[in-house]
Amino acid sequence: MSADCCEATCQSHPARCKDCAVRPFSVCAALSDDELGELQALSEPTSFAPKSALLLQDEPVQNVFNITSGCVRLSKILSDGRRQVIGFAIAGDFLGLSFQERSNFTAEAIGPVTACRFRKKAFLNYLDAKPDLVRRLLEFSANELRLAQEQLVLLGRRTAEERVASFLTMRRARNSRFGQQGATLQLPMSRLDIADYLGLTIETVSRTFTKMVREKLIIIVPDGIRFVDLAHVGQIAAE
Amino acid sequence: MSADCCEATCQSHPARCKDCAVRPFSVCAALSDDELGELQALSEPTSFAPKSALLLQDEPVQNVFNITSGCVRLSKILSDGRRQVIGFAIAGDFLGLSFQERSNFTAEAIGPVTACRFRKKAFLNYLDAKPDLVRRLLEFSANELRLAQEQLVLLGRRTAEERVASFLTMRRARNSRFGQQGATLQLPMSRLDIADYLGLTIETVSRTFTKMVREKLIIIVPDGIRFVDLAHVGQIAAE
DNA sequence: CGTTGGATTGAGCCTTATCAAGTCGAGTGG
DNA sequence: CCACTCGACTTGATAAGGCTCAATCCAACG
Repeated sequence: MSADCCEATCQSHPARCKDCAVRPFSVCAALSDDELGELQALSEPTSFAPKSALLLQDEPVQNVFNITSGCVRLSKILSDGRRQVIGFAIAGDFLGLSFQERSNFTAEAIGPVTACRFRKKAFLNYLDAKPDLVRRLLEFSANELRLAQEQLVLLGRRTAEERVASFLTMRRARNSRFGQQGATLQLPMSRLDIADYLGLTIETVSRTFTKMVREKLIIIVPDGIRFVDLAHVGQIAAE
Repeated sequence: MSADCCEATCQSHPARCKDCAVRPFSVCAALSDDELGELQALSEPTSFAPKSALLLQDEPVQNVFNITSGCVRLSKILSDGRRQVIGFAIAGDFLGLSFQERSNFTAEAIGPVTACRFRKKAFLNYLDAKPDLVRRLLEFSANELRLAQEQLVLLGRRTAEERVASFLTMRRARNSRFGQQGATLQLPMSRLDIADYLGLTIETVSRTFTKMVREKLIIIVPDGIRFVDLAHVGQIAAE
């Protein structure tokens, strides 16, 4: 009836989710093929245009999503307009799992995004019958918490240069899920998004990139960067 | 055989956990009385002296804990000594649930602390048989994630005064679990702990407290503060 | 009564923010 | 094909919020 949940992430093997490169990282990995079928019956493949919203801060959460392609920006806004980007969700990530009536953040597509949409209520009901899936979600949530705690250290205690270096190496590590391990790192988000993610201004991010170029650590390319001295960037990030 | 898990938090009603003020906030709330008995068989009531460690960053996690009294400081340290406090755990909070081999942070008792200790392995096994408990842990974890995301905004985008005001009101809200709603707020942690939690220095925290006293927002009392103009403090925190 | 550790206060500085101008590339229309 | 606009990014000059370093206060305690 509807398109695949995990399978949709895997353009090259649409027929078999368990062969899909994304499935092991998705919450669906806990499910048997039969269960996957059940879950797919609950899901609706959905596309989002660039800049469209999947979730809006303080608005009721109707749906939960499993991202299948593209990059989603998660952000929180203060009443006076200051913005903090709290994360970027990519294929395999799960959105909307807060058990809160209203969303704590806004989720917006950066470029084109595809996702499996579930009615929140139906999904929660399904969870009651699928302890393995709950367990998997718990592990996913615990991992998200761990990442958020890393980000607390970054925002609370690191310098601008460390933040940028850390951002670049983390993005690289995250992409390694999909075998993208080359020296080129795609950065679909804008400088402003990066600044708001790192608790800096756009000017400081720009200056720091420029500095890293001058020091021959990276090269700036269209929509991304190339690592020239990955080890050194990693060293700055690690500190 | 062992003392109670949730009941231990409730000095006044040691016999019945379901009458206990803490249980509804603890992961144990999902369990029947029978199950609670089973869980207690897995647990060991443990006391920690001030400044002793429950978990050490980068060390293997042998135990998980359900805090029953006292205040535990969770912190991460960079190689050069910079420290970020990522949270304070109090009665009802659950520690060590990261599914990682090694702990991502250090957990230290601030004053005397009591907790239910579980062997991690035994606890994880028990989880497999208790989906309701897993579900409860998922909700707990999702809530922790939400709090961490709030903290990201605080660290990334708020001023020193907003951070301190926010800290005070959040502490107050957290204590409200236990009916502590008066104008006096106990602060068991040191100024240095507060500074490392808020991404500031001890001097800035001290100066900000002093400023708030001058402006008649709070009064500093031994081991805590008293709110004089709670509404105004809340307003600064909300912004 | 001296010591000790936590907290406060002060002076000066530094990193990053702010404000402002300029560059670059893509898209648009005459 | 070129002038124009627009948005994203970069660069420069200056300002400020919070940090660093240092002195002092204060209460607890031997």
